[in-house]
Amino acid sequence: MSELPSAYDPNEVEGPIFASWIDGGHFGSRIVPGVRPYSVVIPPPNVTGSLHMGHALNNTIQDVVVRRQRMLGRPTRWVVGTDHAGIATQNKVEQKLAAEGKSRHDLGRDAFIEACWEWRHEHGATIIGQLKAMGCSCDYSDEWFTMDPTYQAAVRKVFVAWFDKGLIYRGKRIINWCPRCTTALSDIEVEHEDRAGHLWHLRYPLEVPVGGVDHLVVATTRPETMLGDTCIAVHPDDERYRALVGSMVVLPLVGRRIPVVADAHVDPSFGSGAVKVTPAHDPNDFEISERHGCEKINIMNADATISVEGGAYAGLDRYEARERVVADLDALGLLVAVDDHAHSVGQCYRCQTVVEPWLSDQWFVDMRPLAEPAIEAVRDGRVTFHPKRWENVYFLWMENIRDWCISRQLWWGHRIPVFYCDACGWSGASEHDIERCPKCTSKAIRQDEDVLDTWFSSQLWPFATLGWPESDERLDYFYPTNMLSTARDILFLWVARMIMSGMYFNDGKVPFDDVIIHPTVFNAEGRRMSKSLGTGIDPLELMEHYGADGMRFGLMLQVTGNQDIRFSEEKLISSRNFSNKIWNASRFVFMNLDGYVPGPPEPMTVADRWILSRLAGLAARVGEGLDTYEFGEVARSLYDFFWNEFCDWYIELAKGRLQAGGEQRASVQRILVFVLDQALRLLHPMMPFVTEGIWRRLPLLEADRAASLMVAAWPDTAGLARFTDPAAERSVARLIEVVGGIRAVRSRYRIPPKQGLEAVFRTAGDAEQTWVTTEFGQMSALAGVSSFSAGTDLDKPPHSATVIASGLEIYLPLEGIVDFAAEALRLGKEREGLSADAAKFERKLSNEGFLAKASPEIIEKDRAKLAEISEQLKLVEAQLAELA
RNA sequence: GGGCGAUUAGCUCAGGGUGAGAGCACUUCCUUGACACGGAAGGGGUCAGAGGUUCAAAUCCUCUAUCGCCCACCA
Repeated sequence: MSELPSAYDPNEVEGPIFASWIDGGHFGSRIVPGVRPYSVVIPPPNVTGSLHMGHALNNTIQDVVVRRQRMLGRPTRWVVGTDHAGIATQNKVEQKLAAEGKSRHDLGRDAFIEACWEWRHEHGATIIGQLKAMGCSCDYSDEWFTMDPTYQAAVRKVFVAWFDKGLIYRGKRIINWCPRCTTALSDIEVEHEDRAGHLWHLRYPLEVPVGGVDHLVVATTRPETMLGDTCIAVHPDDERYRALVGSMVVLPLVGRRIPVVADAHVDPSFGSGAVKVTPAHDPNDFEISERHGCEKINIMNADATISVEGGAYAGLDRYEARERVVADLDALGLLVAVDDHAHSVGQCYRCQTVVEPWLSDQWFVDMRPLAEPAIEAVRDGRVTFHPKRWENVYFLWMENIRDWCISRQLWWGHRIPVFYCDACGWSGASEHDIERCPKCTSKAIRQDEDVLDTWFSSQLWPFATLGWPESDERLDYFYPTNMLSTARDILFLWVARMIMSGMYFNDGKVPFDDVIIHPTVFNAEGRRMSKSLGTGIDPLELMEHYGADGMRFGLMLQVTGNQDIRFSEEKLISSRNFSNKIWNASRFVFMNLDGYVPGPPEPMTVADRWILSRLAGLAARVGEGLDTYEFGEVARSLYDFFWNEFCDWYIELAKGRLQAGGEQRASVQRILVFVLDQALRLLHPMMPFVTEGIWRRLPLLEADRAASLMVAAWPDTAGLARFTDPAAERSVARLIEVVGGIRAVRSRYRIPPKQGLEAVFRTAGDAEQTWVTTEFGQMSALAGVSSFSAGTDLDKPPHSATVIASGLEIYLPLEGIVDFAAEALRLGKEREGLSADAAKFERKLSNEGFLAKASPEIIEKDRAKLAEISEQLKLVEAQLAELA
């Protein structure tokens, strides 16, 4: 029946099984009218990316949920695809060009975009192939890319809709500028990090002294920005400066006359209480300048060199300029002091370059009107986060949401669909390209140069991948999706925005019901996994060593409500071993199926009733755990049941009955096949390959068969509940304890496995006596007991070991098995040695001189040693007593 | 400044009011016809600290310490 090798080899098994799934068409999504579907969209990985541990975890979670729903009989749709990843992809392609000594400007916009598409075609399939290696059951026949033509249409539709509603506007504002990527970033694309820096105190002379005061001192962390100062602000209630408000300061190095203004934003207790205001390079200063009508002078170029507005410093890099400005002020005697000062520095989330707050013309989305219904949807439970505590994080951000800067000064991406007529000055947004001005019919029409933030298109993923804005039956059937699983770092960047846009464009229907925020995978040292730091672990390598199932299950074991995972490869080792255990337990069943006739399970023994009852409990726990996304608990339940109950006890018990033949054999075969079948179904979502590889060979009743385990029926929890049998569970728990106690005696006396033992049970009454003779009889072989007797009046035979288990007293006569003379002699000598040692330490520890003068560590060490010796002594004495 | 998470065996972590658990590591024994990626038996923990609630606290509450993460217009 079976020529299965004795070790499970994932590399041998996985490929053909995956191919068979594809060939069987089991991944495809079908619309089955009247049947409730289950749909999930994958968080689209960057097209430049390759699989990392975060993907491995996230996609295992999704696959577990999707496979289980598929087995429940629901039409499933797991959307797969990649994100065009504007900045990341543009950077990659620019790097490639740089290696050839070229820049994107050498190519020009069209050729550069062409090069990006080439990159996408060359590398875009990498990560999809890796998902396949993991066994992910996505619908690969319907792969999406966030720059597909239909997707582009969706993006334009959204832009124009919001533009027409006035929700998208253009404005000159302070934004975060990455001088290396030379683009604007949104607030949440900036990573803040505290850095050691300085606070420079600068003296600014007054044009005309006021009441004997001829200068002000201001403090700054970025002295080079003083070139763009256009006023000085003090708090209106600050007595020290009240008289100076309205007077003029002459800006050093520049010579500009700038006013002193009073503004409540200023904290009088910080620094000198007077603030230099640089409206074009600081958001707060911008606000102050707006309130007081001060000039806004941009002193920086796009590459963070000083602009012509910086006069003598023009052309210098921002850090060179800082040094020069400080040195020049110092030379003029205007540098009052320099303090050490740690402050937060913003960095580009794509290239880690320090960003500049920079005044420029950008496109924004007015988020407040969009946020309100999205807050309400979470508040009233239409969208539920798991774990729930993330909802507070969501609320906090959403309730304080700020306008979203969506324009990027890049070439790769969705070009902003706004057109300008140079002839008549008309401008407007359009879903389709415009050749002629709709107002003056001039052909002097040009499109906005900027592209949209990648996340602007990503936010449409749940419905754009269903064919929106075209009316599409898929949209009606599969939207809203059921679950979204993702890492916490894109909660704002992506999840919140999907809820907002999903509701806006789908009649208020939320894009998904449940949001799983899974733990972040850190390395063993607790540090972020990063390819560039060399602290990453490659999932593909893990799969080579442990199999896809080993990696998947190992990850699932580590998913708890915790927010971090310190990745533990040991869990993968146990999971790989678990695959092997499943494989071999199945081999055992196959090897014992000669003459098997399929049939429903009919329990004959307490062990049968026990394993079926345990199976019923397992199915209930697994179902419930998957419903509440408690993957770690589900994995542990599966592991414990299969290994510690089914393999360690049921299979061991089955061996004798398989040997016995006849009705016993037929019965146990059916239970074995039934339990294995059901267990494989429960295990399949987490370990799809090994379970599928075995399941197909199981000789099942016609009604239980399916083309593949992945489309076989999920165990019927309610139906299995009929096997629930607390009495059998209690009985077997007691048997396990009794057998364990007897085994412990065997182990203690080194009784060889083949040496049978006699067991004498002293029982408290008839019920117990019956239990021993009927139930223990079935298990006696597991304890190596060859004969046993039970009675209320049986005495302890001489030279017996005693086992006390579950209220039973069991004597094991060891006469003729253990050489008592020799054993007693050995133990006697051991006792003498131990006693002498103990006495020595006791003397030492009662010597007051020693206690007073020896170091505490030594005393502690000796005490511990004494305790250890006393313990050993007790054990030896107990053994001597047993032998007496 | 605000919020969240963590602190349990040598290591990595579950658990979450009434018997302190797993995997790995360690010790001893076992190549027995499923599996040495295995089996059996063991050793090992004041559950971060201090208070409180309770018949009962590792578990609930308060505070403290340490570590980590997120948010915030920290000139």
